[in-house]
Amino acid sequence: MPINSFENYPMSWKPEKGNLSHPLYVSLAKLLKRDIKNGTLQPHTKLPPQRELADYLDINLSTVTKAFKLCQLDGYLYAITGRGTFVSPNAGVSISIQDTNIDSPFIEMGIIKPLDFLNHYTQDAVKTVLLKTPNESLLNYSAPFGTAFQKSAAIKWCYQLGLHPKVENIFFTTGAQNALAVILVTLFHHGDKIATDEFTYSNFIELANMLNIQLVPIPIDEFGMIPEDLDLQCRQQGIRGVYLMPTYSNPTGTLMDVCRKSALAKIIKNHHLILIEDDIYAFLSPKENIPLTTLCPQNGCYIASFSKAICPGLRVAFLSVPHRFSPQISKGIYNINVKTSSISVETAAYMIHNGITDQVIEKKRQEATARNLLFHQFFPSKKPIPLSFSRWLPIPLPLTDLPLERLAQEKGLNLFHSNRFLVGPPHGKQFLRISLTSTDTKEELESGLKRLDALLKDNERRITGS
Amino acid sequence: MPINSFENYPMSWKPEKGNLSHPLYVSLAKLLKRDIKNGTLQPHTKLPPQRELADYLDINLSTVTKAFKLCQLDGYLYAITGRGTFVSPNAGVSISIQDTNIDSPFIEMGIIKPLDFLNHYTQDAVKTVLLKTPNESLLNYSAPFGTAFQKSAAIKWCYQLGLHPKVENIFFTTGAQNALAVILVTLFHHGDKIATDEFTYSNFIELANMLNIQLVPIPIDEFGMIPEDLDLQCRQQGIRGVYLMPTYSNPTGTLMDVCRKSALAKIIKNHHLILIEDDIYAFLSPKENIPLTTLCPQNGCYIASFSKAICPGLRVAFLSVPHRFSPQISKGIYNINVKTSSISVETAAYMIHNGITDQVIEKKRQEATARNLLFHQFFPSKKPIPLSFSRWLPIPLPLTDLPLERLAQEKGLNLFHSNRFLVGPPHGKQFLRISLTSTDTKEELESGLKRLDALLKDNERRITGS
DNA sequence: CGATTTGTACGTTCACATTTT
DNA sequence: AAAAATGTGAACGTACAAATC
Repeated sequence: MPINSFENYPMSWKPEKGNLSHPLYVSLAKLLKRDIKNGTLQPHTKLPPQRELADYLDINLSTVTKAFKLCQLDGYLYAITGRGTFVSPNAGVSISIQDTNIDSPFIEMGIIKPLDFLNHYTQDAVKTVLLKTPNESLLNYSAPFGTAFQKSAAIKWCYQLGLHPKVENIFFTTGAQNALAVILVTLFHHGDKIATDEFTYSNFIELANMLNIQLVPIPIDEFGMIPEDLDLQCRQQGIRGVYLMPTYSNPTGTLMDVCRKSALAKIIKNHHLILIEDDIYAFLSPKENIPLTTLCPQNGCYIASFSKAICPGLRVAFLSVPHRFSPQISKGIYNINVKTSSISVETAAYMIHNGITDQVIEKKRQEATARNLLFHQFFPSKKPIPLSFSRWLPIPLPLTDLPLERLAQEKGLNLFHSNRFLVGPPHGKQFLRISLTSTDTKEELESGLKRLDALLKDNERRITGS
Repeated sequence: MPINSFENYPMSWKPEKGNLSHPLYVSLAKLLKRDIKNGTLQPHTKLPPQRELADYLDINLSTVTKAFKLCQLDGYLYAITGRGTFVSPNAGVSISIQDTNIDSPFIEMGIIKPLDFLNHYTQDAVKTVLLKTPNESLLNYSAPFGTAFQKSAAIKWCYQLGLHPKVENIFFTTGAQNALAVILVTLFHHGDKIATDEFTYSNFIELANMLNIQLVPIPIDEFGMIPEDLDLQCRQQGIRGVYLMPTYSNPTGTLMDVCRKSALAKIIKNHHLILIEDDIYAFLSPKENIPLTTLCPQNGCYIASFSKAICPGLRVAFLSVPHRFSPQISKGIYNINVKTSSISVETAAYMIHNGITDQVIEKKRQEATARNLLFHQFFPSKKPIPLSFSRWLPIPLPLTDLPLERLAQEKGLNLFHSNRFLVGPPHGKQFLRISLTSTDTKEELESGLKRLDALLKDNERRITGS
């Protein structure tokens, strides 16, 4: 029996003891998840201390710890020793960002589409490949890990991005997201911890939650993840890996410089972390790209993809891993995909070897430049104008997350609030992620930016005026 | 300190106490895995009882239990209460079966290739689809879960196999293996138990090991999994799912009758199991196919694939799940694949709607019939001649697993011993899995069967003669 | 700076079920 | 049919470390 009565204490969560069943820790976790899912417990709510809850429910502390752990691995909670346990932002909500509406009535500045008007280059290439390739060799189980021709193309692609992989360490996957899934399933286990930027790619958050891998948010500055904070968390928690997008990080659009990369590489090496370098925007790198992986080649898993650079529909990405991981990765790819469609891989290889990719990339860089200049006209900043496919726009506080997204939709705009990308504790500042490359034309983008500007100015007036 | 000295007791495994480090259970598990991987502990070796090992190492019983559990979830051990803990067959060995050699010097009767000489139908279809489809609609992020045209094709395909799914419950994956990965990742967790035939698809074993899902072997008879044994294991262990291939099960070639299906469906419903029905050979079903899923529609996840029926290189499978799983599955597919290549899905849809698939299937059935008749000439049996792509040939005991595979290779034959497919305790009988559909011609198959017959007769003479 | 609050996770105890003897 | 052997897993006790006060 509990010694004290807790009825007078304000506890943010008071589960009915009668609702518990055996096993206790599973049952408690279920109650907690239910109350988070149905909104009884809002994001960032502080839960009662584990000891208090244990006392209240008349069960052991460890039982509560176990229940909390279950919820944490599903992405419902985050906890900080000494401070407490809190409900995760986005807990129980689907935050993965996918293109479902075929005919959206909105100007699309939410989902990042990669300038799809250039996809006809790829369509032509597929046709060519099908006509020139002798017979059925594209359609059987052969060469599940790629032919010599295909692998040399992948290597050429990587070379252009500054990476020099060996043939035996390079793999094909059905896109970058698929590569992430392969890496997490193959090289990580249930309960492992991976460090990420405090704002990170929401599909990665969902994937990690699904696989019960715990994300540890690390503060960022204008160059991305702060090395000292990563080091600190590595010392404190048993972190096994780190997920980074050094080139135009999604969602913040941050571009890492070499100095930052070196500092991070050092810590990655020191703590023997597995680096997951998602470099899908490397082709937009303003100068020579220096992959973080080249600075810690024993640790880095490097992902390069066709989806943003050339065309998303082909579903081809390249994955280069440290040699010691190659056998596991190849097994992992086989277990998850068997193989990537040879039609797709062969087309990608053909386009690389024939310089078609260079043409497409050049056009995409030009278009990205123009669209960023357009953005600059509406939202000027002192920083150099980037080539990023999306921008990260600071917004005044009173407008908050989903209400703001809804307000924008009323004005015919689709865009995403920074809370969708948040991993840990609430952030002092708010942002909007604005995709610049999803509309078919610059004119449509301009119209969208105009509306956005009006919306924000309108709001500012309301704040300061009243 | 241990009370007794164990130096005189014969213990099958004596880890050095000095090699242990903290945490103990992790360290112990590592030692055990190492000794299994390096062959010190052979498959089916009985380990010392947990209590004995705990006593010997002077640690707590539960610490040993935890260490053993870790190894078990990685597929290194299997345990039977009251009897003991044993090293798994195939522990630490790669048993996944993949086509790596482009130019194999052997007559292929190991890997099951699905009569690739018919792939040109698909190649033509891809060309047609690319030429007739207006522009870039096949190459962007749109319709990640398929268009109406594609979904109606999938539904038509399922109808022909006896399943009547609703539009909102049907999904596309990049092949059946990918569908299995999606199901396991999405609907199961670390530590869950899934019942399988005692001989089962080796790629499924590896996938489960990779995801730390425990397989529970259930005895089989000539109609497949024995319902009473499934029921028993469900009562004893907390089994969450069951994996079945009712039509020409891989590797045993077993064909389930309706009676067996009903009996299994009843148990699946009783114990609220998630059924994973892998029906990739449904198109070979001798009569009307009655999917097990139709007998327990609230439990069954049904996988139909293009790979065996039409063409493996397209990488398209169809997955139909109970309505309550649809949201999770759609999220899971997005997290793992984003989408299946529209070129592939659209081609599959085109082939289905235009009746091309019917032609291909008819030809495959004819060829399968002919090849099974050929097999019958060499290895006659009293049972009706099946349409199976592979056969399960009992062999006398003295020849064992890998040595026999190697012996066959010396005679120019590639084939697989039943031990590759074994989940739990050793089986009284041995078999060879003989693929009938991997050679390009019947003549080559005949030559292979001739050599196989000679090899086995030769061996029999050696046994009885000496 | 020291005491307190709070989360973490390892190792332990124990009740239980099944199989074997 | 009873006793012993054996695996299972929930709940518990405890030491520890970080954050806060």
